[in-house]
Amino acid sequence: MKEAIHFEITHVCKQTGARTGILHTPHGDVETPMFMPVGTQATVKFLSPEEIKEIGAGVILSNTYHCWLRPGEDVIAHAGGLQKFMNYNGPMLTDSGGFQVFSLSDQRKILEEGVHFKSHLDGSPLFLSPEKSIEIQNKLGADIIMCLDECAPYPATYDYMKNSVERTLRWAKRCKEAHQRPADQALFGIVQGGEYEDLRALSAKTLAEMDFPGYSIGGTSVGESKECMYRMIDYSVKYLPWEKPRYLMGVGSVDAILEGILRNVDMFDCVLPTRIARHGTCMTSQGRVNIKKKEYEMDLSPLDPECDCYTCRNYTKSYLRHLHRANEGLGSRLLSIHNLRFLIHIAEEARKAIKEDRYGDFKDEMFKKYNLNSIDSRGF
RNA sequence: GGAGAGGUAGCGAAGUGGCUAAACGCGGCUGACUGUAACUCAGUUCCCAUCGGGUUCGGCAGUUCGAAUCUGCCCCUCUCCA
Repeated sequence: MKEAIHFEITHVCKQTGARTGILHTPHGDVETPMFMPVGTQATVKFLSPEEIKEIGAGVILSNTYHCWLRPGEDVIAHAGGLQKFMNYNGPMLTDSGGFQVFSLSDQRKILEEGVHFKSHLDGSPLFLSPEKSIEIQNKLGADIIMCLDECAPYPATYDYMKNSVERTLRWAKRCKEAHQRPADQALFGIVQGGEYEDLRALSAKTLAEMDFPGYSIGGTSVGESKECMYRMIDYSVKYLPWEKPRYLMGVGSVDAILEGILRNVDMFDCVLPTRIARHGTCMTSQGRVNIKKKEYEMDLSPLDPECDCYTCRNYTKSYLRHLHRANEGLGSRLLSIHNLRFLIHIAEEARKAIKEDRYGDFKDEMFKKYNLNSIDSRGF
């Protein structure tokens, strides 16, 4: 049967075993490892599709739960799918609503059949089952879609996690069976299991046997230490088929991305760069810069002298500070462009280093440059 | 010159006898943010200090057990009329 996507591994770093690849999708080819901007409700907040393209983004995300509530999947289907609806002519991925099981945990109840939510918009009762999530995602039409999972909290007891993982595996099976458009949309399984190695192994092995076109690693970045996150990745990747793409969900700090790439993760997404941009924090070659600070009032230099983004080519810190303080949308937009470009550029540099068989050196240089280490969790 | 209003922390502005080192907003400083209920949230912002202490509400002098709050005088600002 024709698969929606095809993953081609193009190089394996002789120094570290890290890999580069090309993900062929119905909306174009993208190189991996890559960082994917998040556009929850069919928009990467404040950015136009042209701007998203210009920063070098390959895939962008959207979200099942949010698009379901507003504008509604039928509205998007009527427009011809997410890409046409939002005028983004590139690959897209939709999350299943599994993260909302975590983030909206105080207004939902998990049952075997699915998840009952109380709408965060108007309080109305909602029911999201694996089948419903897939049905919505079929209508949204992204190139890659996700199984409905429970992104479990951290810490969680072994018994809680075992119960959760087993249910998520049953849901994965139901998602696969419900999927109507496998030739157009690749359905990824999501490895869960928290910090427990045997549960991660159970999850990864079971999903691998089900033969998905790609695999996500979920349940990370939920409050655990970096060291714990890296173990979760190790426990998961170990049991996944080498030739399929791996996607570490919700991870977007520089150190974690670099560690993930070392562990053969191919795809990353995170709201961090866009959220902190809106809050005035910038990821730069000089470390984090808080544009609110008075010391930038008269600073006519670019945000990051090493950056090639639209913002850094055209605007001063003084102006960016003004925009942010004045609560002008252009400030959020320019800082979001920069932060996304920063992470996408890191991924580009990582790919280059892998192809030149020096990823280990590259990672060490980056950790040194940003004063990071593999154990501690502050991160960047 | 006459009539009126007012002077509170970096700024604006509450408070009008004890619960007030003084609400609130802005500004300042810290910090957080990871498959987005987040252009958000938390802390801090007179001085010194670990408890705690020391100076404040235009100035000076009073009343009172106690004053930013009441009284007198003085200084300054604004509005209107000459």
